[in-house]
Amino acid sequence: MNLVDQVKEKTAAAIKNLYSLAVPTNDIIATATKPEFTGDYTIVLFALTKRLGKAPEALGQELGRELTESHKAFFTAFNVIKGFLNLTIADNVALSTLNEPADFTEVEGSRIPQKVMVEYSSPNTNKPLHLGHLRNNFLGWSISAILKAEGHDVMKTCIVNDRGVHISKSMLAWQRFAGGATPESTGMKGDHFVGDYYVKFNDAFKQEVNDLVEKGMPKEQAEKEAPFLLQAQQMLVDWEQEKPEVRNLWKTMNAWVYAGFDETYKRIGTDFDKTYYESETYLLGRSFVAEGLKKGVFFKKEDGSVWVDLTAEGLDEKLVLRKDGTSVYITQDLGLAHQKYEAFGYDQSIYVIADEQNYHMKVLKLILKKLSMPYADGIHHLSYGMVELPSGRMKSREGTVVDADELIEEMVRVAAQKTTESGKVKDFSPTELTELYDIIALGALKFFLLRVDPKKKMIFNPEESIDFHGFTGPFIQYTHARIKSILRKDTASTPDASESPTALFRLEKELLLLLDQYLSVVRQAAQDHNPSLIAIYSFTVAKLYNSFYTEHSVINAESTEKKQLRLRMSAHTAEVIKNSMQLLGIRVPEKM
RNA sequence: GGCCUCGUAGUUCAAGGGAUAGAAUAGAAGUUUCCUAAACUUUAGAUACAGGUUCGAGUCCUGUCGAGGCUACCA
Repeated sequence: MNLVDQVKEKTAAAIKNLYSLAVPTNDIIATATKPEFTGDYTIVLFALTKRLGKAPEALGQELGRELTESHKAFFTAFNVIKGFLNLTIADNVALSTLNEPADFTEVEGSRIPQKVMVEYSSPNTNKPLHLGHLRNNFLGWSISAILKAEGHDVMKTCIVNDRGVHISKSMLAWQRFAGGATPESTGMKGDHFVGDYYVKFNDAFKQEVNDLVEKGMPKEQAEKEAPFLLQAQQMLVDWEQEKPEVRNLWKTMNAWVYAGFDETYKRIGTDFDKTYYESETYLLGRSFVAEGLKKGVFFKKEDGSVWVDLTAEGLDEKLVLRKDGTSVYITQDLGLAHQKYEAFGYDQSIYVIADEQNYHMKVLKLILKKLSMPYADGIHHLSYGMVELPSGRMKSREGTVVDADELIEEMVRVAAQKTTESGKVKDFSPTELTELYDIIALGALKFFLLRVDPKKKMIFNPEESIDFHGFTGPFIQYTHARIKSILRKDTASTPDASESPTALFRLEKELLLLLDQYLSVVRQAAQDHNPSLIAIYSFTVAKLYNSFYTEHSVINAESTEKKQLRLRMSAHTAEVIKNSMQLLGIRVPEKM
């Protein structure tokens, strides 16, 4: 058990001894003491004063005395300032936390393991992945890693949007403009190749609309009746009727896209245990409509369309089946949720989807609840904010979308340039260099996108993201590499945690107490599905280490004991950095 | 119009109702005989506005102003 929890528990026990009142451990507010006050942990007393009918000052004194007397080996001192009781932890207690390296796979007291399904990425097969997908992928992958570290049984899934009129558009444009060209013949990456034809469709479509408008047709009508669009709609009908030539083209072009996606996923380190295809699931959910009608949750209008009334929940009426009997988005999702449950029997199903779909996800969960589905409560929407550029929101129509592959290439280029400038990699082989640049570039990108609270929208500044100073991935990677270098050079005196030094430095203890809180931070991150906590925390650890190192190396020379201490600190910090970066999907190099 | 987010240093982000609102970056001034200077130290700078709730509010409630999203028989 980590120190904060021990402090809380001891405080609860002390209150029981003194006042015969049982206070739940969770109701005790204990935080790290602010640096400007003496002590390590602080109990906030105001919350307790009402229950106990005592003044804060008196309560603090009594509680402090009781704690220091009954746990002499644990607490060495206390002081009360206003309504705050500051407690000092014994040095050797703090030191003992150093002897237990942070191992996230063995989190003591973690909750009961659950089966958790995480759905993320959700690409369309008519366009390559962009910056928004990157935030989605990193979040989905990272929370999966955190949940796994917590001991849960996690299944990573992806739903590919592989059908619909937008797919037909790129197919049609390929037929008209490609002249038989393929990714192989042009040497292009498949997803970019197909994406280009989607753009070509829109260009041609716009041209047609313009022509029609010039001939005197109103713009609105022209946008509905442009021949190219009508052809695309017809192609979707043909696809649904499974016409062989359409299906074959569809298969071929999707295969090109998948090859491209696979390359990108591999590059960014994202993977899935199971992939669902919308072409295989879009007919699901119709059985829900029948069941909903039977249960009286849905109702049918005169035209034959089926609806669910959510006005009592403060929402609108929502369509679940069109009058022509075909299903809509929400119906498909109902079916998919059910299919996932039948396949995996999840306790929780997490959907990593942008916050523009908050309403949709709310409706989905609500309908499943109304239908009394046992898995409805386990559905959780990890809603993340959109990634915007300094110039505003990315818009594909205006060509301001940041392409994922291009961005990664640019990051690699800058990483290479900065690393070369530093002149520290002269003994690296070309293969090692390529790998190093990849590690740095992706580390920078992942850290930049994960360090922000997921639910908030964020601004992606290309220049700032490739800055290797400050609150960035490369800073942490560099710290790790430096530590490793220090440890390599000092193999003679292997760090030995059992040899306690007689004196602890202020900064060392600070770092130790910080490390102690690590497991609870990870636990909280898992609970909140929030990797940003880990990013922030690992930066703090690296920063404190650097500061510690700079200060104490100066006074180090005369004492082998201090050297021993420093080495142990280094080894432990490196371990913590490595572990936390793993949870974010960021690799740390031994040298850089 | 209705519903939902969000407004914190010049900028990008923090702060489970708790102490004097933290970092990073940009600005100013410093630090290499011991450590990989991609580092470290010092310094200046912010809760949109107006009320309310209480021992205590950036955080909760109400209103105003501002930004974004949703409100498709598209997915």
